[in-house]
Amino acid sequence: MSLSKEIAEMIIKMLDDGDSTAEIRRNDLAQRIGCVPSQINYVIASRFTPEHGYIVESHRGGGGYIRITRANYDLSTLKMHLINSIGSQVDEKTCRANIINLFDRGLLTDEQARLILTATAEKNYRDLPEELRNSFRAVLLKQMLLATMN
Amino acid sequence: MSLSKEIAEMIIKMLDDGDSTAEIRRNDLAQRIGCVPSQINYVIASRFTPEHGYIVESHRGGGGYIRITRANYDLSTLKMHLINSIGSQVDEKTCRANIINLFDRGLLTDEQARLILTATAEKNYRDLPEELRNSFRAVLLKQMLLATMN
DNA sequence: TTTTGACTTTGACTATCTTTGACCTTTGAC
DNA sequence: GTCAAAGGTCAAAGATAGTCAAAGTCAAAA
Repeated sequence: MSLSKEIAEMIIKMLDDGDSTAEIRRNDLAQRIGCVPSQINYVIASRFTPEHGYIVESHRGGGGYIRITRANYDLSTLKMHLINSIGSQVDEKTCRANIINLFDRGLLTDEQARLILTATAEKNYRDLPEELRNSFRAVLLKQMLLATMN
Repeated sequence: MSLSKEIAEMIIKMLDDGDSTAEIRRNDLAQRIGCVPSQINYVIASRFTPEHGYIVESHRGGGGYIRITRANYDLSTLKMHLINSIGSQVDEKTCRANIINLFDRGLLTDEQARLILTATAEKNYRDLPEELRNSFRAVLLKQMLLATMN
């Protein structure tokens, strides 16, 4: 089995054991497994992305760590599904429709919906080059929806 | 756990116990914890800043002390003030500090803070030209904070 | 069989946070 | 005024994690 898969499985096991959260020390883990530390980054970047339903936080310096959390989406498969279906580009109209849809189904609170609408509103994007707007909107929409998953 | 975190937790505990105020003697605390005295300064400088909602006073000489107080301002005034003080450019660090500040003071819910943090996170801005990031972040931050005022 | 492209592995270099210690400044006691 | 007792500053060293690009692997396509 490839190194990366091994590492990924280790992390998943930790997530299953610990309460949907795994906190690792990058150098330790690398040493235990016998790989360079940056390999851990690679695994996280390729398999524990927000698109895959994970939230990753980290801290450098003494006492540093990498914390991986599984977004809890048993109750909101639909939401997760929607997040996954967001392409790399979203125009404002589609974006609005999705947000309102989620809100109507009770998957977003009033508060959340309002903030996401604000963050993706075309009028706030005036200073951005046109060709970047829809892709940037897609990034934000995804990330913000993920941020509502815990 | 790192030294710094330990110290920070100690201080927070003192704040919770004592009436939102902790008065410490730098050398004593350092000795109790087993670190150099200046470590205390470091912790205060990095975690108990005004941005985090704390006021720090100190006094040298015999009977010296460091007093840390959790600030308690008028709430929505503070929020409005903060919104107004956002310039046309905000770097990620300052932005984060402000959001966390507002959250710590109960002016943003957990949910709101998380969404705004997400929408202004540098890592989501990778596709934007550098020179636009801070100004765009300022636009979003302001608009989103305003969206929480109703 | 050869080529191509996606995925992996590595390691040099970078960024950030923490810890430490030498030296500085302020203040109260005498 | 002098001096000991605080606390303050700063820069170097230490401890982590992040980034990126080059090289390797392997299987599918041509």
